[in-house]
Order: sequence, then structure tokens, then C-alpha cells
Amino acid sequence: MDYQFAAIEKKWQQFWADHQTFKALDETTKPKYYVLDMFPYPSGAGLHVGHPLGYIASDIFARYKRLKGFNVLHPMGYDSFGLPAEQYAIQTGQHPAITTEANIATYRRQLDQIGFSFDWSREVRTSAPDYYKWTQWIFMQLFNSWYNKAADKAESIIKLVEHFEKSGSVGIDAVCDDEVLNFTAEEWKAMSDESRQTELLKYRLTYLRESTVNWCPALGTVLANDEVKDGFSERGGYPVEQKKMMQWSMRITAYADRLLTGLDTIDWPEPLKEMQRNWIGKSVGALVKFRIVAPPKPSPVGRALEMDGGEAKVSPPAGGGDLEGAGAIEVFTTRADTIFGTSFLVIAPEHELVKPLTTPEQKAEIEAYIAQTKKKSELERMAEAKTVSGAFTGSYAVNPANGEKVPVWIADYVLAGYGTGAVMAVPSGDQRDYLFAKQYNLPIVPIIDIQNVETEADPTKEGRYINSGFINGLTYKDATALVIAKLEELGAGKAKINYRMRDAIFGRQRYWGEPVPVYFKDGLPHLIEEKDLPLILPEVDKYLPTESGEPPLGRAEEWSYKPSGPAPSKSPPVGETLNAYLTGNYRETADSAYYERLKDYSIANRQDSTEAENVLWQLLRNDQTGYKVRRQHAIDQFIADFVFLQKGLVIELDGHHHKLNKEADDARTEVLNHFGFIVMRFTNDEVLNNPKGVVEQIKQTLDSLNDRDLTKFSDSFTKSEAKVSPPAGGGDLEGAREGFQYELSTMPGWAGSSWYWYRYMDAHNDNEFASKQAVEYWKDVDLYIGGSEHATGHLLYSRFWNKFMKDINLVIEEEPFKKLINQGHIQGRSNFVYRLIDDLGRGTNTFVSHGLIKQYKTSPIHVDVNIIENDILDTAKFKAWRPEFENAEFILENGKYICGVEVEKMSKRYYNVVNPDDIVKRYGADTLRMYEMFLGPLEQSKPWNTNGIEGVFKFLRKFWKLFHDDSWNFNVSADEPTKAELKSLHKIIRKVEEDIDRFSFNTSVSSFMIAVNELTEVKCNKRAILQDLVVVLSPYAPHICEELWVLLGNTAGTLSYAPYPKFNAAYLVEDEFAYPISINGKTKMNLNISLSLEPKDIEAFVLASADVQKYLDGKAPKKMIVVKGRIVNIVL
RNA sequence: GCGGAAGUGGCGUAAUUGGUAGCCGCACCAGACUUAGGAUCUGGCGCCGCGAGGCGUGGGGGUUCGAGUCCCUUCUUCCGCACCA
Repeated sequence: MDYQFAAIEKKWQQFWADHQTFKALDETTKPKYYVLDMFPYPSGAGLHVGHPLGYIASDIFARYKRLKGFNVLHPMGYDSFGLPAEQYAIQTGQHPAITTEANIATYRRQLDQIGFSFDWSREVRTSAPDYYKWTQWIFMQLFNSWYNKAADKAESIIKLVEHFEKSGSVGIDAVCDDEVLNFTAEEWKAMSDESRQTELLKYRLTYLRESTVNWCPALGTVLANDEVKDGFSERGGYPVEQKKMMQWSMRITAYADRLLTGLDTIDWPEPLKEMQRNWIGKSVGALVKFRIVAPPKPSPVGRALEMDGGEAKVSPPAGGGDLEGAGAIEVFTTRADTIFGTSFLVIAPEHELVKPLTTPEQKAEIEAYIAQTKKKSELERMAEAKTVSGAFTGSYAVNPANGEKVPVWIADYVLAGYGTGAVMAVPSGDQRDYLFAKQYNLPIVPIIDIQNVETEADPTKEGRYINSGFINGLTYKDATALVIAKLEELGAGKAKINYRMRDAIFGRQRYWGEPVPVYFKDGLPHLIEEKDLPLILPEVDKYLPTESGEPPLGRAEEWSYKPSGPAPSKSPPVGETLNAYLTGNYRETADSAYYERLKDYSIANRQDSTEAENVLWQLLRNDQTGYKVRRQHAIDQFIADFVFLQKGLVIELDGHHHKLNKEADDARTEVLNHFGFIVMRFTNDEVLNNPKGVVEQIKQTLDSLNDRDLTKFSDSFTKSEAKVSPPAGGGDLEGAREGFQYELSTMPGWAGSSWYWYRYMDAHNDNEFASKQAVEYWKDVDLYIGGSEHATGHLLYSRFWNKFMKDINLVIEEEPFKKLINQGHIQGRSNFVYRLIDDLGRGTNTFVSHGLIKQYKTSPIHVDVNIIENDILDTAKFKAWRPEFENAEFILENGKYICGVEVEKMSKRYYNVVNPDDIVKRYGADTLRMYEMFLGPLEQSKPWNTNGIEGVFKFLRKFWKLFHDDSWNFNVSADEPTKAELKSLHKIIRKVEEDIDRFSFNTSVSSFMIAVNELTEVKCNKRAILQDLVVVLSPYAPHICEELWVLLGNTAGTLSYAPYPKFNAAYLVEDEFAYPISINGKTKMNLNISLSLEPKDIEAFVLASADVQKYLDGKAPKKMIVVKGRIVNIVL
């Protein structure tokens, strides 16, 4: 049969799916290999031919590794939370979950038809509750951790509390907020719980703080720095402004140095590493305090010191050394050696000290300047980067190096967000300072002997210092060390490493994301209990902010935390909302169906009980007490462990003792008490150590209670009890009954993608994010393929979370992705027609071929690339394309209409989108796979051009033909292969191995073509050659190879794990080589010479040749270079 | 402005450590087969030149017997960062 790609591909895709051919093994003696693709966001547009590029490369690699005997993990999933589905929801009212589901179905269908060897049994979706349960869980671990600089790792917050209890804040070296308090152990113990929690929040790795954020009004959310480009949102391109807001952040800065040094240990593209280095932006320098000269009025500075909040960089007066009541301006500099050249200080207009430093005379000027800078947009500021402007505050500060008084200015070239928001201006060495000094007539003092500051600043580090007090005559290195030492001695400065990277804002005021597992009590955030995970995203009526400006979750009807009984052990069925049970209020919301559901969950709970519960149940049920008992019984929104309805007694077993859980249990007890139940609480240990004693206590209590009529107890809750007023002083009870408000923002898109590679290791684990065993086996990702657009987002955050997870012993590798390849972008290749413009500037019905447009007045129009072949317009198809072109006329060149071409982003609006479905339909998946690889180096960006695909398709037909006779009958011979045939085979065996190690897939495709061309040439149909060739080609073109593999008599499905053929160098040994003979470096001819000849003999042989003699013209060569097996060069 | 990557036929590209520049394809040209060709096969195809030959890897210079590859310089394109003290 002819090459029937459609039938073949369908058949084998079905076979692989049915037989789970690519399921990775969890236990095997084979070495592991983890090949990962960056999982896609399932957008509504589906895949275009650019998307599968990286997937094809990784799939070839994964298939190759299987042939090489590895246990390969090659999973796929979806990054399914995100803005587009939500924007669509806002417009249409369609629930994002539904849109997402539909988009995923499209993606899956498109991916399946390309024949990827994904292990779909491990699929993950970040928006699935059983996945984001663990995203929330990791968030909780971050909340419960702080960064101990002394240990250089994250540690449990409990360790910090223990330290505070023992020694106060002394001896703690943490990465934390700037304004942490100093206290003794006694002071700590004396603090209110609220104060302690407030203090701890300054240390937690995820924390809530008033921060300056990128606020995007159009999207109604904050954005992370990496989501903002040039002052506009990356998604949608809406303007972004700076705003102060209470926000969740991730203390990624704690890991700045490890993120930086870790780059040296991983095999990533250098440009990408460089981008991360720049983003982290480490600079080594010093902090220097410039004491403020006693101000005109004493009060303003004093007040400034009290402010001491937010981003204030005010140094409190140090132990008496400084002037009473005066503060200091702290600057960061990388050139402490230039301190003697400081002729003024500049602070950012937003700096806390601006107000107190401004003298009455300068007030108007300063205020005008601030108003002016505020008006400037981000873009204007950037456009004016070359100019400087500023205003004098009227105040002065003292240079600690030489005691000189220098003026303090404000200027917007100093950024509030970097360093301390203040700089010491050294005009001789810094161009910006130089311009500023020129502009405002400030002194420019050269400080290095070879410095030339006539026309511009000279930032040299060469030469010797002048005008520089105690460092005069020294060199850069010595001077820097000496200055810093001196400043330290004076208490006026210290060495400091500064990072450009900021903590990452973690909250988004959007709906379609992971809810943050936090509720608020007394204005402070508290984690919900682990057993209450996942905190399910609630339903809302609209996906918009509330009228009061709260995020969409503010619309959820019952979005509050009610400390509850044991949560149902099972995740809720997808599509059903469990929140009603977890958080909802049965009295208000529900009907009998709700109550029935609650009962179902109770039953589920019973099957999952603890040992202590079982022990107690066995004793209580057997009438040991003489009263009837119910287990896991629903009361209002709670499920009580044991209930004696007759007596109104509830028995609770407290399994946990950590603080939050106890709070929840306490609150629940109060509520139940309020409803008239007596609650007895025992710990698991009490029950297990002395079960009989516990039962005896229960019996005594039961005996002492009067019977209650509870036959209609549910009615009593729904009607009367709901209106019971809270007991006096019951603030907590109020909260417990009404519920504590949950956090209303959701997590950003990068939350779910910052750990997903671990979930693939153990995708269905209900008890852990992944089992220890799985993590220890798979360890890390050996090969990660994806786009470079994630350089400073996903790839940085993932490394951060990974390092954190390593610190708390959840994972074992410091870096998650050992080797990373950035696949290039496939760009669109747009085609144009040129509409003739008439004298009045109107478009006509005539279209001019591209080669002639210079002679006419035309305007270009995008035309669908799918109706164009080799840039020649099919005019009939064009007329049919759109009604408006029905009567089009054409000005042709050489009888053809040639279209114009331009490379643009692949996008619907340019009509240049090529859909892989169409390609697969027309040529098959194997052709698509090979052509995408054939286009060029994987890392390179290139425009998609379907024109060349025929070549690859012809190749596969030719390959198929090798196995068939002229009548398309399968015909393979058992003859011995010739030397030439073996050479062709072993060349390709080696070539594919070499190329794949270099990720040079395009050159392998070329080599396959060469091999098949050579074998076709000699009409080779020998099994001994072709069977190995099938194995070698199978990673690239798996379907056709599976088909031929079986035709060759092998068992179906064994090809994927067949051994890769062994390369034998003996087949490539040559006897002769056609030496290029060059004269003075120019190749003139080739001479066949035996490879056994040594250079001396080659020289003689060459000189003896008549052709060479012609060039020598009787002269003796000056010199001869002979490289054996390579070249002969004769120098005349 | 800073940092990075890259410039090779009409096009996509190829070229171990410095060793025959243009492999493999597309497009194009010529031919064969053919009722037909958007099928298949054969041949040609960097530029100039009838040819001998010369010139050619963005430009200029250098090192070398020999440079697409190494060094200097310059231009262009793309990407990232962008007043980061």
C-alpha cells in the first residue's frame, strides 16, 4: 500500500492510548530521565503551528531516551488559572471553569493528533481543587517560615518564636521587614497576642504589608514587576500606576544571593542566566549616614523620626553620638571611595524626609516640584531620562568623611524604590550627578589625579586619589576598604550588598485564581487549618469587583471561615461546591437537600477516622454508658465527633494542638454551648492511654445531665436559635458564628506553576503534594524546554519555591531544572495584496502584484496565507475569500499575482495563523513533526513557511518506498548488506546520537534524508539495514516507524522500548580520501590518496602529480603543509 | 545608554579542534514520462564571465601556510534591561 499516513497515525495513536505505552514507571532498575515542557495556558484560540515546536523537540528527546534504556517521565498538564478566561467570563458571564474545560478539550485533541508520548495518567491542572490544595498548602508553609541568615535557609516560625521567648530579638539575623522591633524575652512574653502576630508577620516568607504596587485600573488588579512592561500591563497593554496598598508578598529577596549563585550550577542558556542576574541586580557597596545639620526648626525632624514606618530609612539617633533630636540621611553607594567628592545629597521626591527637611523658604518650590513629577507618567519620565531636574530643600547634611556641610536636594532621577531612596552626589564620577551639578551650579570636585571632568563625569577607578583626606594617594581597592572601615569606626556607615529585585507581590484582585488560605481575625491574617484544604473558590454572581471596590471574591455569599469539625476526607466532586459545607451557614442557605449532603459527608468521615476515635467508638457504642451515641453527626455547620442527643452532650477529640486549631476548636465549643450542648474535649493521647477512664468520665457527665427533647433539634436551629444574641464580651464568638472574613484576593498566575513539576511525580496523591519516595526517585527535571519569555517570571519564582521547599526538607535538589532549552518563537509570515488607490484616495477594486507596486499608489491588505502557495495568489480563491473581493481585478506580472511578505507575530488579525490541524490533515503528524524540526535550530526564532514542507513529506514517502516494491507490496529481503549500505546506516546512527546531545534536531533530519537518498540510490531493501533505520527514525516519525516495525514482523508496541542500534565505527573506515590540494590556501583540485600514507609520502605523491606540476611552473614550493586526512596546502 | 544574541545563495539553513564554504530542503530553470499534472523521475542552480578564470560568509583591518570560525574596529537586525547610585 501507498503511504497512508492518516490511517497509520490514527491507528497507532489509539494503540498507544489503549496500552498506556508511555506510562512512566515508579519502580524500575532503569535510570530515570525527566523531560518536561512548560505547560500551556489553554487559550481559546487553540494551538497554532508555533506552539508544538518545543513539545516536538522534547518528545523526540523523550522517545530517544526510552530507546537508550531510561525510565522516562514525560508529562503534560495545563496552567489553567489566568486572566483571559476571566476576561471572557466578565464579558459573557460564562464561568471560567467552563471556558477552561472547553479550551483544554481543544488543546488535548490537537496535541493527541501530533503523536506525543506524554504520560497522560499524570496530567495536572492548576485550577483543579486537588491540585491547588497543594499550592495553598505550600503557601501555608511559606507563611509558617522565616529566613534565618545565620543558617542561610528558611526555618519554621516556631523556632523564631522559641528564640523570642528565650532571648528576645537579640541574636536574630533574619531577612525581614525594615521596621522590626527590638525587644527582650520578657517584653515578648508581655506582648498581646495581636502584637506578637503583627511582629511575626514581619518575618514570615509570605506576608501582608502596605507596599507600593503596580496597580492596573483597567484589569482591576495589582501586577508583579515582571508583568509590567514599559509602564503597561503585559496582558492587554493597559496603563499601570503606582499605588500604596495592603498586599500579600513573597519574601523572594531572602533568596537573592542563592538565586544568583545557583545560576552557576545549572546548564541554562547564557542570555537567560544573564537576564536573571540583571533582574536580581546585586550591587556591592556601602550604606553611609549623613547627619542632618540642626534644622531651622527642631520639630520637623523629630516628627520624622517618630514616623519610622513604611519605607522610611531614618536612622534612629545612635547612642548619643549624634546630635540630640537630629536624624541622618542614609545613602547607598557602590563607590564609597568617592565620598570626598560628594558635593550634595539627592533624595527621591517620595522620600519620607522630604517634608521635615524642607525649610519654610523652600516649601513652595519643593511642593511645585513634587506636583510636577507626580504628573509625569512613567513613559514621560523615561523619555526625559537624559535631562535632570530637582529642587533644593533648604537643609544640609554633614559628610562623615570630612565633616563638610552639603546641601540636600530632591530630584526624580533618584528612585524611591532602590537602595535607600537617597544618594550622595559625586559629580566628578557620575554623569547624572554631573549634569545635575551643572544645571544647578553645584561644585564639581575631581578626586582622582587622572580624572578629566571638563565636559563630563569620569567614573574611572584608575589613578590615585586627590582632595580626599585620609585616602589621598591611595588606589581604588585600598581606598574603598579604608573608607568603609573608617565609616564603621565612626558609626556612620557599613558595607552593604544591595539587590535590585523586590519582594514579589502575591495577591491579585481577580476571581480566577487560587484562594489564599487565610482568614482575618482582629485585622490580622491567620491560616485556615490544613484539614480544611483545599479552600475552594466560591461561586460569584459576577466576575467584577464589588461596588465598594473589593475583589470579586467579595461577592461570594458566604466567604468566611467557620472553624469546623473534621473536614470531609475526600475532595469534593468536580463541579460541585463544597464551600457551602465548609463555610456556609446552613440556617440561612440551605434546605433539606443541604442537610442530606452534610450527612453524606459525615458518613464519608466515619470511614476515615483516627485510631483514638475508633477506640472510643468501640467502647461507647457497646452501651458502656447506657446511652445511645451517634458518631460523626452533623449539627448545624459542624460535624461533631460523638453526640449523645438524649443528653445534649458532644464529645470532641482534639487531634492537634497547634494554636490555630485550638482557636477553632474553642470557638466551636462556644457555639455548641450556646446552642445548649455540653461539650467534653479529650486529646487523642488521653483516649489512647486510658480509654476506660475517658469513658468513665463521659458516663458520669451523662448521668448528671437531664434528658432533652431534641427530636426537632434541626428546626430549633434553623428558626429560633439563629436569632440568639451573642453573649456579652463574645467578640470571638461573634466571629466564630458569623465566620471570619477570608482573604479576598487570589494568588497570581505563577503560584500554581512554581511547583507543578513535583506534582507530576505523584499526581494523584491525596495526602502529600508528592510522596517522599517519588521525590527521591525523580529528584529534578533533567531537561526543561520552554520559551524565554518566562526568564524573570516563572523560572525565577520556581527556583525560589524550590529552594524554599528544599530548606524545609520537602525536596532534595537545590535547583529544579538542571538543563533548560529555550525554543525560539515561530513567527507569522504574512502575505499582502496591494489595493490600487484612486485619485481621491479611495480604495478601488484593482489589486497590483507586489513587483509593480512602486509604479502605482496602493495600500497593503493582509490576505489569508492559507489561500496562497509560494507567495502566488490564487485569484479565484481570493475572490471567494471575502464578498468584498468578489469582483476584484488584478494587475499581474508575468501572468501571476505575487504577494508581498512580512514577518509578524502569528495572529488572527494578520491572517497568518497556520493551524497544525490543517497540516496534519494534509501531510500527517510525522511530516509536521519532522518539518518543525527541519526549519532550523530549535533555539532560533523563525517565521513559519509551509512552502518547504513538501520536501519532508517526499522524504517520508521515499522512506516508505524503501520497504515496498513498485506495486506497493511490502518487500524486504534477508540479504547481507553491502559495505556501502552499512556505512549509510552507521553514519546516521552516530549522527543522530551526536545531534541529539547538542539538541541539533534540524541537522538530524537532513541526515535522515541523506541516508534514505543513499539507500534509495542502491535500491536497498534489506532488513539488516532497514530495521535499525526504523528504530533510529522512530523518535522523529513515530507513526510510520511503528507501522513498518510491525510489518517487519515485530510485536506491536515494542518499538518505543527497543534498544537503540549500536554504532560500529569499523563500517565508516575509509581506504582513500580525496585530499583537497590548495595553492597558497586556495583549493585548486582534489587528489585521491590512500589514508595509510604518511605526510611525507603524501607530499611526494602530490608533487609528482601532473596537475600540481602545472601550478608549480617548474618552481619548488616554499613550504608544504600536509594534514593527514584533511588537506594539503602548497605555499609558493 | 547598558547587557546579550545574530548577520552565509532568491528563501529556510549546513560546515568536529581554524582545514574543500553552501550539505539537506524550498523556489526556480531545462528535460523525460504523460490524455493531463500542483504526480513521478533526470539534470542544472552563489555571483561575474562564452571560456580560461576571477570574486565571494554585513563593511574595514589583523593573526595564520590556511579564517564563516580567532583578534581589533565598524555597520545593521533582533532580544532583554533601562535614571539601579
